[in-house]
Amino acid sequence: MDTTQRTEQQRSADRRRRELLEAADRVVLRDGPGASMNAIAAEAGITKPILYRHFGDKGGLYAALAKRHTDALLESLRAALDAPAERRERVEATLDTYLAAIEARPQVYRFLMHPAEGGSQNDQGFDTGRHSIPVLRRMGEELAVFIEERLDLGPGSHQLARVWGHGIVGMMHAAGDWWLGERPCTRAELVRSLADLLWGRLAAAGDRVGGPGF
Amino acid sequence: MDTTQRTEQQRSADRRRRELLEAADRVVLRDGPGASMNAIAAEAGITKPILYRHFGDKGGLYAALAKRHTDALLESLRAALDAPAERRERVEATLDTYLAAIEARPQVYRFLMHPAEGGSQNDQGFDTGRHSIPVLRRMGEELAVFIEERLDLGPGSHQLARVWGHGIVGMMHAAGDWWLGERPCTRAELVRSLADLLWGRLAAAGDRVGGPGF
DNA sequence: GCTAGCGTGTTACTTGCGGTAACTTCAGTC
DNA sequence: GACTGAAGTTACCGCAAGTAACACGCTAGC
Repeated sequence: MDTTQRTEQQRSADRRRRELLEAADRVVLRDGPGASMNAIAAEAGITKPILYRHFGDKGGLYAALAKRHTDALLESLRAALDAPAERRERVEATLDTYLAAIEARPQVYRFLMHPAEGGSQNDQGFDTGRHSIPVLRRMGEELAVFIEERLDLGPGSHQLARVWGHGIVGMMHAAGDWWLGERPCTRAELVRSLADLLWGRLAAAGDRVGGPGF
Repeated sequence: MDTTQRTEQQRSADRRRRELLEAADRVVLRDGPGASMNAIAAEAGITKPILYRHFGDKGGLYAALAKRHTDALLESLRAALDAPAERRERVEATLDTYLAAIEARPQVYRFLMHPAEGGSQNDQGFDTGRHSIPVLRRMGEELAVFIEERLDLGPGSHQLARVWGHGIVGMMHAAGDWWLGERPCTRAELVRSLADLLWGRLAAAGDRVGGPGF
């Protein structure tokens, strides 16, 4: 049989693919999300058509690259979410993990979240062409599953968990994006503020004196 | 003096600009966010350089177009937020207003939120090139101001209001985006679920029996 | 040993975009 | 009637994604 042969080839192709992805990673980290296929190919020491043979099109390369980082990020988030501690502590730890990740590697973050920004003169996007920011969808979906598994939400818990999963992820994302751009406070303060929001402080706050209320 | 003259010209230029924007609007509504400058020019019955004279570059056209829709949306949101009712009711009305808007005109929504999706064969983005999704930033900032004005949040209220503003907008956006794609429930259900989240039901929920808690 | 395949790589090209330079045309002014 | 300046045109540049067609190297069968 040619199984060993095919396995051999498969292994070789996989290795090559990993090398290419690492090269692409370096370029994206250096040039931002506007990195061109030519630049990536050059970094990998080859030329464009090979990239296309491996990844189909730019979206394929984007997806493969995004999956690596997303998997890693989700792994840390799961760990934070699963730690043995009070719920509030774990929520804060999860928020902090996410924010620490985007703080530590903003270039990666920008690539994942704002694929079509373009640092060069032209703004050719690095979009997958299909879903909108798959990272967020995946995170939302995972969080939804987690919530539904762990929390007793009464009837309609499935829908509720999904809404909350996507909503919380969106909250985290938007606040993080804004924070990363303006750095108006420390990470710990941001985490605390967001957790306060999730803990219902919005509903509990009093009206401002003299104002028409809210 | 030439004031009247200049005013005359200014008026004419403004009218033309509005016409061009309306043409651009039609094209974006028809072709999605991937609309090309050529297509827009053709729809307006002219050629590219004129667009460039009026809007500088594609980002300028994007910004002008986005501003129109954003202004309109913000106006409705302000109205919902300012209505005379209980806080919870107003929050729900605001969420519902936003969701109704994106539901009614998904093409506009996609243009504003996912400018780089590309309906044609090529995925040239329609990005402004600078900030990420300015609509969300504006909404977050406005909501922050509103919260700070109306709510008594104690010390650090300024930071807190800003974090909450961006966080809530992000929550609304992400949940809305997901909902618009999958339509897993009615709008009213979604509104209720999100309001529940903001009202601290996450913190109040009990652990699921038999699970490790959350 | 020689040739048939197949995977890896190349050069050179097409298409389509954003953006611009240089020319033309036409309204109103002295 | 010549002059100015805005509106509009054609024709082009640069650059990116993506592709076709060709060239090398390796293993397999005769």
